Amino acid sequence: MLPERTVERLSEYRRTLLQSLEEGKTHIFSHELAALHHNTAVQVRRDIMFIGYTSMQRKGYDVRDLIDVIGEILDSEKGLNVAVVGIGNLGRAVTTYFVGKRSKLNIIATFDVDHTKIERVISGVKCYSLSRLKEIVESYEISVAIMTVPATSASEVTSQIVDAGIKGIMNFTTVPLIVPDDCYLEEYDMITSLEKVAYFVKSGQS
Amino acid sequence: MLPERTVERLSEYRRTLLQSLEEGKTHIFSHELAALHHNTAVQVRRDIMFIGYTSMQRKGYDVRDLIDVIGEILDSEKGLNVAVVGIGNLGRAVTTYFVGKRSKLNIIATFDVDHTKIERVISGVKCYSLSRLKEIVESYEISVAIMTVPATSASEVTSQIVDAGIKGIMNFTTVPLIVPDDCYLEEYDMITSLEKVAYFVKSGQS
DNA sequence: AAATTATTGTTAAATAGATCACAATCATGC
DNA sequence: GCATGATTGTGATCTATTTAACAATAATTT
Ligand SMILES: NC(=O)c1ccc[n+]([C@@H]2O[C@H](COP(=O)([O-])OP(=O)(O)OC[C@H]3O[C@@H](n4cnc5c(N)ncnc54)[C@H](O)[C@@H]3O)[C@@H](O)[C@H]2O)c1
Ligand SMILES: NC(=O)c1ccc[n+]([C@@H]2O[C@H](COP(=O)([O-])OP(=O)(O)OC[C@H]3O[C@@H](n4cnc5c(N)ncnc54)[C@H](O)[C@@H]3O)[C@@H](O)[C@H]2O)c1
Repeated sequence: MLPERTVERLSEYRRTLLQSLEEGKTHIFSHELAALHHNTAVQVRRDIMFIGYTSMQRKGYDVRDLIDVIGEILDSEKGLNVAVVGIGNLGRAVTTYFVGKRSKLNIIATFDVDHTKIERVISGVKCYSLSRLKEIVESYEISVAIMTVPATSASEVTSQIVDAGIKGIMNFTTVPLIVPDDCYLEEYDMITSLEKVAYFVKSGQS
Repeated sequence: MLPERTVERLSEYRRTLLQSLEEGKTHIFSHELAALHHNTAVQVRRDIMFIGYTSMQRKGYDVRDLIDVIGEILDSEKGLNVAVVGIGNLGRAVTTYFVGKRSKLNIIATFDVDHTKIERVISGVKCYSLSRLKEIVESYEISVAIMTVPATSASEVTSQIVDAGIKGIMNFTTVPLIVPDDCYLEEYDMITSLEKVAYFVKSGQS
């Protein structure tokens, strides 16, 4: 079980490493990764220590190997199936964005209540009626949901999602959701993040 | 100077408090706020202690007062001026979303390089040519930028933003940005957050 | 091939953040 | 108006996370 912050940073490192690989870099030093991520070389080495990877001494980390090792930690073998619930403006933008990436996170269904959307393919993914949630979640073994329904229906839809067996939720709505302990919830609120930026700008701290 | 996590939570509390106010609630207990935010009553009290607010004992916190006190901490007097750089799909969605909220964060300009957008009003906000960045940032006293340009131009645009005098950046692109120490940077990456959810779902931890 | 240098991996120390424990407070019921 | 019980505010403690320090290592220079 890795520290939450380490998990976040590993994901960020991988993103950078993939880019480095494209640029033809085969090795990278801890201080290089650190500089690209606003943290320190020690922090990078510590994070990498957690996942038990050891580098070529004095040549830095092998980029390709490190990507693989991070993958073994973060990704599930078969990948992880994800559903988008509420395929409006934000839902579509997010879906398009994810479908464009080749990753182990597969958005394989979207759900809505709007009859003009149901049974259509939107942003490359099929949209189902919310009433079929449980059925589809079970048959496709979906374990994570992205919540992009209007605030007014967020709480109600959440209960249905939890009932359907979803084990992780990324919540884009402004409503704090209530979920049982065995469901991991990530509140993903732009306003909170922007207000944090505002606060630290105001206080003159980096 | 408040702990980073406390700043985040205060923003979240305020969101909830505003909703409670609408529902006609005048007072709220620490354990009620905690239940809505997946944390503990002690944590809530500690956070509120940081900002020096004291409640009506035994009646809970006065919702309206607490909103105001959080506002004094998080908001600047005159509010804070924000620019959106790159007004494509995501930029428009985000701008529409923020403009809808009444808050002290004012999106007062957007920037793009696409001539079909420049000098138009998009999502309720005027779009300027990127070449006028410095001029507009200075005259409107903009201090925070939301980065929603394509990954390919992110680094280059960032230097321009920093030169223009921006002191805080919220980065939606997949490229880790490099900024000087006196500029606060928030990497706001959906993939990182979703991978974190995936990891904790996989490890079976809430 | 010995000395120098840059870099890692890891133990130990420091800092930041969360929780415990409990005295102080005060609305409410008696 | 006194006892009761719920709730707060906070010092002390505990846990998580970051940073410092440095020996070990191996490429590079001499
Ligand atoms: N637009 C943004 O940039 C942005 C940013 C942050 C958060 N948000 C939040 O994300 C949510 C969605 O925003 P949006 O701009 O996409 O709104 P939207 O109205 O465009 O989309 C909402 C979608 O949800 C569907 N829907 C409604 N009730 C439903 C239900 N019970 N079950 C399933 N689907 C249902 C609607 O048919 C619609 O397709 C909102 O809560 C909003 O506050 C939006
Ligand atoms: N769509 C999403 O849900 C999503 C999610 C996460 C991150 N992102 C990231 O956000 C960024 C934007 O995504 P999008 O879907 O809105 O793309 P988009 O192509 O729709 O929008 C990009 C906009 O930036 C403008 N632009 C290009 N070069 C510019 C420059 N040098 N200066 C100013 N403006 C410039 C373009 O004219 C366009 O209007 C991308 O980096 C993407 O990876 C998108």
